[in-house]
Amino acid sequence: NTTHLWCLRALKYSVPILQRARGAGERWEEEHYEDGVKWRFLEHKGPLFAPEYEPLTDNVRFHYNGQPMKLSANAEEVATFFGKMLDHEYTTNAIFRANFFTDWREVMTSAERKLITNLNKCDFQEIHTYFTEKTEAKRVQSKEVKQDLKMEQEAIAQEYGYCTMDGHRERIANYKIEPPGLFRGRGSHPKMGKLKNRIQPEDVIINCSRDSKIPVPPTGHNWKEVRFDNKVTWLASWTENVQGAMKYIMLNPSSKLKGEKDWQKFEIARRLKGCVDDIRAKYSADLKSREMKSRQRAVALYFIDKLALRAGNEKEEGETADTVGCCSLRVEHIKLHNKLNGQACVVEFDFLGKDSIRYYNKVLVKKQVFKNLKHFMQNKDPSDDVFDRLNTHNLNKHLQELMEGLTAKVFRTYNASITLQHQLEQLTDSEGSEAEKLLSYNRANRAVAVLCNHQRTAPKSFDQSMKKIQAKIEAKKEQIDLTKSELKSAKMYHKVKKDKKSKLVVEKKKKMVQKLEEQLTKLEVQATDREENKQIALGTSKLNYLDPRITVAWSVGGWVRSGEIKWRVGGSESKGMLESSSWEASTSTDTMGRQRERDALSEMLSFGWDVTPRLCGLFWRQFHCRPLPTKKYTGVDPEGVVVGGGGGG
DNA sequence: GCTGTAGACTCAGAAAGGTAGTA
DNA sequence: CTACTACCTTTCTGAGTCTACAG
Repeated sequence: NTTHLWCLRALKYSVPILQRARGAGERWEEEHYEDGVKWRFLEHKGPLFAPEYEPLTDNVRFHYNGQPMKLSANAEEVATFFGKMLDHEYTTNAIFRANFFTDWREVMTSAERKLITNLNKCDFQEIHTYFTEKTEAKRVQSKEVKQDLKMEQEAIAQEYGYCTMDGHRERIANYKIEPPGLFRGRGSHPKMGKLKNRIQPEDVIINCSRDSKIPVPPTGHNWKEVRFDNKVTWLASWTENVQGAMKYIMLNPSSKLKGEKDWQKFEIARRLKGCVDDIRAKYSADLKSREMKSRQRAVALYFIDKLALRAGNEKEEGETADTVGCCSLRVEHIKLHNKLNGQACVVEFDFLGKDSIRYYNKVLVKKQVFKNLKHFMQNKDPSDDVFDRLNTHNLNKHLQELMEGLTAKVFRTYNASITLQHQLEQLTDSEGSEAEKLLSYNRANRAVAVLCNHQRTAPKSFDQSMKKIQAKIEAKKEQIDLTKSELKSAKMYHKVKKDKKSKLVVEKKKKMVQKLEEQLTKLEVQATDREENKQIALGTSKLNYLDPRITVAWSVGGWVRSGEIKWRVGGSESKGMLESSSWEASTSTDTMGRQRERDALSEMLSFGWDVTPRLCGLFWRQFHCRPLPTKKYTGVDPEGVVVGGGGGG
């Protein structure tokens, strides 16, 4: 049921502390900060550190070369990291094992190091069993105990999980410091298995306001530094030891800060929509530029625009998995086909992109693009860059000149969102059932996920669950046949009897058939949806690439159900009207469409909030197609505002 | 200008967690 | 009613993008 609003998770987490008295129609405009300033006031409790290591009891033994041995506390802790992962594929990977063993030996005592020289002789089985049993014990404990534990966690979250930023109580995304463990890189990462050290307060930089209550470090400890930098958004940071990367504690996406940025992102994408034709004309012309750099840039832009490739920064060789994006494509990643299956100028891509997800695609390209590629790849080794005169820096600099705020990734956002809109227009049948409309939405969403190459490994039980739903469909069909024949005999009986009672039976059977047939289509649609979604991940595009306004326009703008719609906020229902205003209809300057959207939001958000762009951003971001609220996510937030939750599927 | 690097922020899929439907 | 399990959401943290700044 896509036409109900229910999920205002954002409200649950971002609560204005300084409620302003505002009259009807008065806009809430918070002052704009000067360039680069992100906040005026920031107060928080500091991060929550990982619980200390609890040594194993003597009955859980590590064996070396068949002999049980008690490890020193440090060595034992690191051993448990490996032991816990025993049924994971990582522990069979040679690089993982080698890195782990090297780092493990470093924390051993010299005696241990002398003895333990071969990982193959190490037996972590008891450790593994111990933790498996522990998990199981946790799983089976009583409802009451689980509830208590949850309450405890909630209390901690209330203390550490929120901060105050400029008068708003904001939820923190990751208030917990990452616990020590073994580094799990994606793909074939040269550092996988290395030890991620335990972070101490002495490693952590705190960022807050000078006039706030400065977080107190755990007793006996000190912070690395306390700074008061309001040009950045993070609350705390540290440097991670495996890659030397910085880690940050930042706000939840529901926060004003993140929501506003998110909103801005879609506004930039919409601005691109306004000038994308010019930009396309420009790079198409540049395909024939006399300057090599411009030609390469033009081809790269063509790919970024047409295929939604990522920019492709250079990476330090040997430090990370070997993955590429557009600018870092190598000759070995591209095959040129003068003719393929009757088509001319086909480019075959095969490379590993972000997270080592494979990108494989055969694409029909412009003749000039093909010619250029041939030229770029001439006399080069497979490991040479295709675009040797190009990098993301000068590409983005060029884009910046074409449109303010334009970078390579904006094309991804733009093309994702415009694809959703076009697909929705094409696929939605206004006469279809809700299940069919939901399928249309998911198909449109899927087109975007395919464009952005968002993949997932098929769920373990996929085939099984597919069989199950097929069985259900068969059962339903049988049931329909049965009911139909019952209807037939009821009709015959009625012909003879011609009384009220027999007529009633006919009606009843008729209704039953109808109902069953509805259930059948719903199941069939569900099965189709699931099958098509086997290896495609919709979440990332839904969350990060699709302008929620398009979904709102689709779901309430008459495509799904025209006329009056009911908005559900918490327990109370209010009614609102909203006219269609897709990306096409609304522009960056405030149109009537936007105003109506705001009005509708205003209705929904009848908690004394003004509907600022930010709020729209917050709420829309959360607005996916999902059914009515169920009890499970309905809660009361700290300020006593009842918030409905979204659940189900 | 160009290059290299640190820093800060968005976006990514896997894994964990939790609930509702089902046996 | 309870245990199981399928399925969806949230959490986690790694992997990108992009900018600022130094030499």
